[in-house]
Amino acid sequence: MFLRNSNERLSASCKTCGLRLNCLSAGLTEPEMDDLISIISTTKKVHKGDKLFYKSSSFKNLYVIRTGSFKSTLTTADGTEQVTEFYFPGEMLGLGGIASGEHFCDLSAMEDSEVCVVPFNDFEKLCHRSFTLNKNLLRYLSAEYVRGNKNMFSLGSFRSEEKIAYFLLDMSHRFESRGYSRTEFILRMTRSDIGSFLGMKPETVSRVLSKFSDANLIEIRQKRVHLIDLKGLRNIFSARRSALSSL
Amino acid sequence: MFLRNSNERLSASCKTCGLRLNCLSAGLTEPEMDDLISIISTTKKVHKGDKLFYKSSSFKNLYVIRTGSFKSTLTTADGTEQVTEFYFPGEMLGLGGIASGEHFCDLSAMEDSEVCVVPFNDFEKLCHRSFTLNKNLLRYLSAEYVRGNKNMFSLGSFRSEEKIAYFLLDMSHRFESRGYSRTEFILRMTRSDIGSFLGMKPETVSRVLSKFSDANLIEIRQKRVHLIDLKGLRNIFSARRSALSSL
DNA sequence: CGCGTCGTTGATTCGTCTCAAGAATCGTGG
DNA sequence: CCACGATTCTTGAGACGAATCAACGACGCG
Repeated sequence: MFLRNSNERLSASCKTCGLRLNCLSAGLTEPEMDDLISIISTTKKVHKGDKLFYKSSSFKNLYVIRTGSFKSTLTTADGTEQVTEFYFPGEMLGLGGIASGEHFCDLSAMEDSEVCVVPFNDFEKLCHRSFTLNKNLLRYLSAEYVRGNKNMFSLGSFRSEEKIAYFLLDMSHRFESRGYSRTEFILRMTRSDIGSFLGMKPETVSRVLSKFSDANLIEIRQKRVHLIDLKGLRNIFSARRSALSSL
Repeated sequence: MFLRNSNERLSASCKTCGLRLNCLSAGLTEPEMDDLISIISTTKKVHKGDKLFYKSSSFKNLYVIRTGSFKSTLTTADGTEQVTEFYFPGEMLGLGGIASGEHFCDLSAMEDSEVCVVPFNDFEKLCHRSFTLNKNLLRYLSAEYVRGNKNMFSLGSFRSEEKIAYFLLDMSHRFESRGYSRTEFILRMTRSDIGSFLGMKPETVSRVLSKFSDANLIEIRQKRVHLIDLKGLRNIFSARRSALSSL
């Protein structure tokens, strides 16, 4: 429940970090890049299950994941949580806080993780000086907004088999775009988390995964997934789904 | 299916327009405000049922609704559409296009409507000059992102009565914040649209509304709604829901 | 005024949740 | 390193909620 603040210098590691911070740094001049690196001076380690920030806590920093993975959740009074998104290395956390100055969700680590801390005040000033950086931030936020809308489609229009197929293919896509295998990966989140994210119960998640396994679409041992038949998974979205081609 | 482009000058109307463009103009100096007005030189009328823009069409402008109302939809190959959001006067349209340079959804008018056209290139340059304007845009986009996440909660965690109660209270809130009655308003969208947005079938929407009417929570005649018992509607979210206090 | 879309209501089916028990795995401390 | 308890995962049987199919009524537009 407590965060360790390691003041390790990032040295020049940002330049070689290879993370999708690329999204933000794309097209920056050398001096702009140096400015950006100069404000990202600390990292934070977050242990599995601990939270990077809480709903209603004040928004001061954005974060970029260096290692590990996170989930964002909205929690009700009785402790029921709804997962609204999963996050992986290179992705930014905390963007929802810009709106009101406080975080609107909890952000928990699904494994021992480390993030780069980006003080938002400094970052915003930098954006004002760098047209490119500003553009990159806007684009990133807009892309997150679009991603949310596509999730809404899944939640509102898919039945459970479609949801799971969609989810697996989305994960596959995200791992691939990050340089990992698109057919073999580890689902860090629990069945409950997957279910919560997709709007179904963990038992149903389990049943659908078993069914896919029986149908030789996937192999699954606990959190370790092997997608055997990508085409078959895509077919789960019957022809009519094909418009959501982005997966 | 065709858009009329009226080159009416907006004159000084922006200043007195009273719309939630306030969100964007809040805190601007006089000269900044004048600059903003100067780039918003045209309006567009969109007839009921027509589209302001299409998925995959190129993103060139943002729009602000002057009058009327819109829905954004993602459409599948077979013509099934999922409504992802409803929009009312003062709200901005097209923000999802910033990410990729093309629109990711269709935007249809639910009644005869009129929007202000904001050329994004000009707007972006203006943002670069005005720290305040830039901040306002970022905040607005972030707020839209948060709104989307809350909708995901509704889609994923609520049962149909809760969804409808949530929806009615959200509409109430939005009308009120715009200076209209929070207890009596007209739902411009069809039952199908409501259902699509909430992830349920139109028949179910109708049934739930009838049930609420029988329970004296609301009065409803077609699209005309009268919320009689706001507290009762809130109670539909059983105690455990109370964390989503924002409604 | 008539036609088409939209809305309501009913009967039935189907999918997912619920409740429950057992198995597998993880984490922890001895 | 093993043993233990606590989670997590899987699987089953039954209940419940929402979808489906169908018919009719009410508006709204031309």
